[in-house]
Amino acid sequence: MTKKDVAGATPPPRAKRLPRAVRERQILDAAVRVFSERGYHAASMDEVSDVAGISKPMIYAYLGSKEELFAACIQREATRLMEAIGGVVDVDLDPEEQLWRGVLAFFTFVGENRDSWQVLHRQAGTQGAPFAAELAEGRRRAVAMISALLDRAAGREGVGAFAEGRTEPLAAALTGAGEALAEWWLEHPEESPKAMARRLMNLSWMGFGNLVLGRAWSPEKSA
Amino acid sequence: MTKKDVAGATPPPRAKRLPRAVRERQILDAAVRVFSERGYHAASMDEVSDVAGISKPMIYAYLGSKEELFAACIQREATRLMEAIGGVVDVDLDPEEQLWRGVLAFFTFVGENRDSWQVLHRQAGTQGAPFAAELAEGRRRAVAMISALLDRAAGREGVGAFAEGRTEPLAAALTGAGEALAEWWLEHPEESPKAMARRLMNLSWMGFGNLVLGRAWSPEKSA
Amino acid sequence: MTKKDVAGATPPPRAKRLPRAVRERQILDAAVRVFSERGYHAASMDEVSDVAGISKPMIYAYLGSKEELFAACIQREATRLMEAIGGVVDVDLDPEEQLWRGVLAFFTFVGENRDSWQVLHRQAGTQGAPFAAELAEGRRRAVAMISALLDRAAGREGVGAFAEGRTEPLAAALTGAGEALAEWWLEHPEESPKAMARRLMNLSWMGFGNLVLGRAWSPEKSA
Amino acid sequence: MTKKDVAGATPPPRAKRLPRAVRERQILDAAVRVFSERGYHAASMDEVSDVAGISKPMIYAYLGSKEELFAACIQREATRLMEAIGGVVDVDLDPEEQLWRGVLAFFTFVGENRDSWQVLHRQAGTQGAPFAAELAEGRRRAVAMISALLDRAAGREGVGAFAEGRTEPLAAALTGAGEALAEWWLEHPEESPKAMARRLMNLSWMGFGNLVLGRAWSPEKSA
DNA sequence: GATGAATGAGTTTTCATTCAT
DNA sequence: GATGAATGAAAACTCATTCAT
Repeated sequence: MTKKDVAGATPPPRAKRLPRAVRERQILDAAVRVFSERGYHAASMDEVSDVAGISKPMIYAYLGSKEELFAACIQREATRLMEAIGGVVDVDLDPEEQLWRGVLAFFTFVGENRDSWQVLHRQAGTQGAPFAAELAEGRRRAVAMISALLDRAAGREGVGAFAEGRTEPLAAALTGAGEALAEWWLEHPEESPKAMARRLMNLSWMGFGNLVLGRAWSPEKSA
Repeated sequence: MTKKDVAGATPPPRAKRLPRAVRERQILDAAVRVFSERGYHAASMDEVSDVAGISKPMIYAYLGSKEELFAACIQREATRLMEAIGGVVDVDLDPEEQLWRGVLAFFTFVGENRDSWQVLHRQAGTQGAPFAAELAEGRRRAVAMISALLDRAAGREGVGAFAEGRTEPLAAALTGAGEALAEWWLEHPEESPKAMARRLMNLSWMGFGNLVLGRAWSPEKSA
Repeated sequence: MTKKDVAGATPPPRAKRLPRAVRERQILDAAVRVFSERGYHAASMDEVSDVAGISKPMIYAYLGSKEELFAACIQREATRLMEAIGGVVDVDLDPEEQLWRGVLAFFTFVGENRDSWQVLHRQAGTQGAPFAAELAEGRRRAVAMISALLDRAAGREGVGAFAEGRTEPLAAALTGAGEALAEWWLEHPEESPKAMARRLMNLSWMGFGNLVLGRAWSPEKSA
Repeated sequence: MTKKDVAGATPPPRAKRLPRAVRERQILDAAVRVFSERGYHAASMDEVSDVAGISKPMIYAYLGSKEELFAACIQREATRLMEAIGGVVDVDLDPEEQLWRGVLAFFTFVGENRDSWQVLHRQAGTQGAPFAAELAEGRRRAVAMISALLDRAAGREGVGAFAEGRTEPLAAALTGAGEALAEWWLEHPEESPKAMARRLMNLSWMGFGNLVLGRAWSPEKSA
């Protein structure tokens, strides 16, 4: 396992006496970078401290232990992601349109925040019990959003509850498909967020049943 | 981070002087358990050795370094999974039926081999370069299988390539959805493999577009 | 192999929070002691840490790996030895006188720095490639010094190059003889540095050919 | 530290049921190779066993512990060297001629038995107390031989004891010079044993005092 | 006689965490 | 408030040595 530097943005030039909030943000930024690059266990507090340009004792004073620091990262990034998606969804819109917007917002966010996404997707889920709380909370919010959307959609069509009364596992499955596509995207960076979003709509809205008949999904139909 | 034992099956009662093949299997069994429980980094060779009831030097002698041991786990479990699915798929069948059988075999395997699944799903993908080879190979086989299936299905309908010519990201998305459902399943163990498989078919074959109109997927239609 | 402590000088009374430079010196002192006593391989970082009265993490932080630590020892001690000899040699002097001074300085240093000498002589040459650089550099400087001296001597006598044009292997042989005498000295500590130096002059300046005829070397003649 | 194989002579093709004496020789041959290549500590019994083509339990049964095995190597090789030198020295000859023959025999042996020499010179002296016995014994024999030679020479000249009554440290110095030259030879393999021997005679018989005056030693004068 | 199987004990090295300044 | 100095604890890996077959 190579150990090339987590380089990039030069460490903020150790300005002294910054207000606590600023320091905390610097630390979290660095931590997300490092956790994303190395993974939770392989990341060292030393490297976080280096990248942040802030000494370790400060990190411990402000954000607590490594575990707490990681939890804070998850929480912040999950919130950012949820806000990005929540911002484009409008309850008054057509469910299909809403889903499209949400999915597009998701891929846009992932495209612009690789590190955040890596931490949320690859690290948070992998590190066992300690972070279950933060992760579960984030996932719960996401699933609830989609779930509600599906329920409203079904209601609007007069169909009532579908999917054996549980939209929630389907919502989970949708996020899983989204994560897998995002993963695939990493190795095919030439694709646009829109193309990726369309792929997910094809699977999730049309289903293979339609696809194999030549019926694909496109934003134009919905818009 | 708590450190409760990876207990359970009593360690094989230290039978002495067993042939190498047997020991290797015992070691791999233990390693899958421990990696699954703790994750790659947090797992210690000491614990693997304890759980296996075999001293560390033997582990190193037979399976090599921690990295190699992990790779061996991935390879073995991936092969088992692929065989479980490959065993029920029959190329002469209807694609829809094939997908259903494959998906059902998947959830059946996951239900019966939680640890294998955890290692493959949660750990293998997360640990960076060293295991890319093993993982990529496994994933490639899986995706190829689904991809081929979709291609054949489209061909049979006379539609030719669909999904912008790439079935592969869709296959990836399908596995992602499967993984997420398997994950959800862990917290809802009362569900049957069949119910889980039906959920995945609903999403992937029908799509939300149908579901919100009250049209769901069921094995009967297909069988 | 017995494992009696490398005791002796009481470990510096764990003064807390010393500046880095001081700690580094303490560590090197201890390392020279231990490497000298045990040999490179048999020496353990634990023992170095014990003798230095400094925890292992500090050693690694300041001096790097065992290999780097050993290299640092060689370098420091080689430099000290070279300085001890270089300090008494004066290019304007008679070559014979210069050699005498250098040889005397050598035995004086060895007498006062047994450990340094052990590390340089017994360990550095034995441990293969990794330390070739440090050692070769030291040896090169030593041999160059003697070699130059012989060349000047020959030049002064109008003889031009002698010894088949290569003084360098002879210089090496001289150091070898010096090392062997130093070794012998360890078991005959009652001898003075001066007596040892005279022995080496007898061999190297007079040669056995003279010695067997009763012609010996003495500092008076030269001075 | 690289770990390329100690290759070369193919391991004797595991013939079964060989007489003990043969096995012991095979083991010692392998051990000398490995100790020479790796050094005492870095050498592993596993590698000795591999190179010898004999299982470890046999090695322990025949030659005892690693320490004892090493001691046996030293003893055997030291004896071989002493016999090589002793074989050409003839007490009735001129001392100068004797020395020349002995020195030539020494370099001839070293040239033909690099491994033996490495073990004796580089390893034996370096590994601390345990092997002092074997080594000291060997050295004692060598020094005694030279010492006696010098004494006889002095006696023949009617000079009586010289060198402050101790020829023994001078003999030690001579061997040291020889070792250093042998070492230098490793990096200049184009030189012949004879050339090396002449170098040592120049230093030890003539001394620098003569050399700088243009008087060198040559076998012809002596023969 | 000969060996594959087995391990206790130790080695180097790293890391999260905390004082003392 | 901020940090260089310091460490206890653990992890990966190796080795000399010995049984049981």
